[in-house]
This record gives sequence, C-alpha cells and structure tokens, in this order.
Amino acid sequence: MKSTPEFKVERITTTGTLTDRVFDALKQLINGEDFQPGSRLPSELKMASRFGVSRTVIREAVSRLKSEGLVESRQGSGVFVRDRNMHAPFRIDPSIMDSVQSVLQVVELRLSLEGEIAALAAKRRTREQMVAIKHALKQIELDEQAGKDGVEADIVFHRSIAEATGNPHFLALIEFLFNFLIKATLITRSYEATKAALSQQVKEEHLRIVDAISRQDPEAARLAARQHMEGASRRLGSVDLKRFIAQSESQDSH
Amino acid sequence: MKSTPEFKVERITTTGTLTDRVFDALKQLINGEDFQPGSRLPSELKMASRFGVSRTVIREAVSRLKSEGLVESRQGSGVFVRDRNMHAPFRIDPSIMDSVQSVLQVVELRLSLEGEIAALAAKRRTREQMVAIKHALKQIELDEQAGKDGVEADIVFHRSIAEATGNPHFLALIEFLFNFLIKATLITRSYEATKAALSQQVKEEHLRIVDAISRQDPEAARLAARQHMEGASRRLGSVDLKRFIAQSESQDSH
DNA sequence: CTTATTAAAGTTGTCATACAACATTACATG
DNA sequence: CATGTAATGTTGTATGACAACTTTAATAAG
Repeated sequence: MKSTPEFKVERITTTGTLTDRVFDALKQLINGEDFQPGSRLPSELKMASRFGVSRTVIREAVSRLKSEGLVESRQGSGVFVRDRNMHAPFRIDPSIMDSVQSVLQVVELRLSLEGEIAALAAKRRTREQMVAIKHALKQIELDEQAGKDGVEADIVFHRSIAEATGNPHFLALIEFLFNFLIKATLITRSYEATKAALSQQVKEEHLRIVDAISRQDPEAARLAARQHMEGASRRLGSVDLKRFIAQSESQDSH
Repeated sequence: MKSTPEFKVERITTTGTLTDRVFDALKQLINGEDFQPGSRLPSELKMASRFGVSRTVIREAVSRLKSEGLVESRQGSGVFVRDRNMHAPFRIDPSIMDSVQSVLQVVELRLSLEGEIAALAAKRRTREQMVAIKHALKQIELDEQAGKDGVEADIVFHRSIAEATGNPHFLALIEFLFNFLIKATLITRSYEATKAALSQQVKEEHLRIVDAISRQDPEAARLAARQHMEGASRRLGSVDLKRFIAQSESQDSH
C-alpha cells in the first residue's frame, strides 16, 4: 500500500458551491502526478483542515469523486485513487465549447460516427425501424413547413437511424454528442434555410441516406451519411460562429 | 415552474453505502416518466424521511446527481431536473460487460472508430508522431519477446495513432473504450499467440496500418485499420469468452 | 527474545442539530 | 389592487456524536 503523497493545496478560486470547488481541486490533484493509482488521499479531517472547510463539504466532494470512478473508499482505512476502470465516464468539458475549433472537433467525431451508423443501420434495420426512419424524415419537412427550426426533428431523424444499428452504444454516444451540437445544428440549419438551393441539397442528402438504408446497402449508406455530414460541416464552417458562441455562453451563465 | 410529482419510493435493495443506494434510486426515478426536465424533486428533508435516512445521505446522493448533470439545485428553492445538457457524461454500464454480446458491441464501436482514427492520422500526423507510432509498434514486438502479454503495448500503439488525429476527442474516447476492452484484448492476443500464422498475420496488419499512415494515405489507413479490427473481432469471436468473463467478474467483486 | 492478544488510535459512514443565505408564501397596509 | 413586511420553507455549511471498520501500539505469554 502506497503512502499518502504530499498534499499541496492551491487556493480555490473557482466559482460555485464549496463542494464544487473542492471537487474540482481534488480532481485536478488526482489527475496530476502526485497521486498514482493505489495511493491514499489524506483523511477527511486532514483535507477539511487543509481546505479550510467542514468535513461535510469534503465528504460531498469525495462522494462525487467516487461517482467519477476516480477513487474508492474503504471504511476505517481511507480513500484510494483507483486504477483505470470501467466506472470512469467519458466527458467533453463544456467550457471548451466556446471556441470554433472545439466545436468543429466535436463535429468531426460525430461525422466519423454517422457514416458507420448509417452502414450498420443499412445492414440491420427492421421493417418497423425503416418506417420510423421515413416518418422521422417526413417530420423534418412538416416542422419546417410549420416554421420551426427543425433541430429537434433533425435529431430525431438521426436518432432513428442510430436505433437501427441494434447497438445501444452508438445510440447513446450520438445522443451524448447531440448535447454539444444543438447550437451548431441550429446554426447550420438556419444557414441552410436562407438559400433554397442549399435547403434542397440537404433534403436530397437526407433522402440518399434513407434510400441506401432502405435498399440495405451499407456502403452507399456510409457514403451518403459521410457526404451529408461533410456538407453540414462545410456549411457550418462558412458561417461566422463567433456570434452564436457568445450567445451560447451568456445563456449558460444563468 | 412545474409542481413536484408524486414521489414513489421503492424499497432500496442494492448493495453499497446508503449514499450509493439512494443515488441509484433517485437516478432511476429521474430517468423514469414522472420527473420531466424542469420538475422539482421533493425537499431534502422529505426525501430523507421517505428513504428513512439522514439528510447527509440525501445531500451526498444529490451532489452526485449534480455531477451527472441530471439535476441542478437552487438555494432556497429546491433541486430541479435538468434538460439535456453538456454536463451529462457518456457511460457504459460496467455491469453489462458480463455478456459476450455486450463485449462485442463495445468492440464494434471501437472498430468503427479505429478506421476513422487511422484515416485522420494519415492526413495529419507529424514527423514526431510518426516516430512515436513506429516506436510503439516496435515496443509490441519487444514486449512479446520479453514474454509479456502485449496488451499495454498494443494500447500504447493505438493511442499513438489516436494522438496523431490532432483531435483530443478521438484519443479520449478510445482511451475510454480501452477500459472496457482490456480483458477482451488479452483474450485476443493470447489466442493469436497460440498460432504462429495468426501472430504473423497480426504483425502484418499492424504494419499495413503504419505503412499507410507513413505514406499519408487516409483511404489505405482506414481500410487497413478496419481490416485489422475486423480480424481481431473475428478472432475474439472464435474464442470461448465465457470462461474469461467469469474470471473478470470475480476480479471485480473485491 | 518472539509471538499472540488486547487496547488504543485512526478513519469512513451515518445521524442529529444549528445557523447562514436564499426563495416562496402569507399577511398587513395603503 | 399593489406594495411592503413577516413567516415559513429550502439549500449550503458547520459541528458534534456515535457506529463500524482498520491499523498501530502496548501488553502478556511462551
């Protein structure tokens, strides 16, 4: 059992509750070089003293670290840094989504996945799933005609395709990525709506995907989905994103 | 502001600390149908009473829910279920990794990504990154000669390719997936090591990937990486996984 | 001296109480 | 009815106590 490394507390400067702040500080500490897997954090009382907060705050912060899979506690013994494990989640730090580059990186990840998702959907889709996909595509059109932004309908469309992969992880991951791309999707769709030619192109791209899935042609589906996402990425890149990102930030600060 | 829905507490039966158990129960409740985004959880005191635990336990559990992005608290007002947001993590439930099908589904997700990663690495890799990739490939061989299982070296190899994408999300996501596939990788490599012909095939697959990246040929890199991962998946599928999964489970129960 | 047993100290998990800071509701006044 | 004040309710934090467990230290026995 490794000894408790030297505990260096830097002044907590972030905003939020004390628990939030201690959690952030401990997380950084653990992700640093001093606390290797297996090493033991100082006792709750010592940490409370070091941070200048009550034991309650420490316990709440440590409870969160446990949820992140970063530590495990053993009653009577202490709190220990965990090895790489299946409990740690995959996250994208929301605070980085204030740069155009970061948005495009997330878009790129999604782009990579959508091609694969469409190919698998073409292989595995059931009749019912095909009906749902076609219905979702139709709903995009109905929403547009009703004057809506179409973002939710677009998400439902892509979700219906991900469901047809029969692999829940594709669905969960794409849903996860939607969270980061709602604003970007809104931007893209707004831009596409300003030009009839673009709008038509997007419809055709969607149709090509659906057609390939219907025909159960994975290669065509992959290609169509990639081309659609690449087109969307290009269209996103041709819009001045900064204005929208500034809005996004003010919205998130409530 | 929506009213607080009816609060139905089912007897907590799972193991772990009370905080763990209340957290699980609340999470299920929130993911159910009664608590829509915007709705308010009962007050801490009421939940403590309902669950038959102290307010401390509730607070610790709610602190975790906040970390999961599932709720937000407003001092003086209450705890509210959040909309879809960028704070919620992507997780794969470790408990499902006890079935062969689930392992193969995670493998499939990784398979999809590795092709895209290799293609991007071929487009973007720097000289230094190319050196690191070749070095990592050499290290696999050295580890095998030293009698090691080669799992860590294999991970380092794939990691070096993901780094060459220049997109941190691919790297982070593939690292995340490694956590679930360590055992499967061990199984595959063990099986591959039992037959000289297989072992040679894997080396050639690796070489083909590295060659394509070196030549900066994205299509060849994508194809080579997909073929390698498909081969690995087939090889994994031809092993009796159940024995190993049983072992994995007993290891995780400490 | 070595080994085994017991006691003491330390640590996490939970409970209870109190107060600060904030929000909501109820009541009184013009 | 609108406005202001008081009362009540809720989250955030601190403190103290005790239970359940682990580790270390002290003591007794061979």
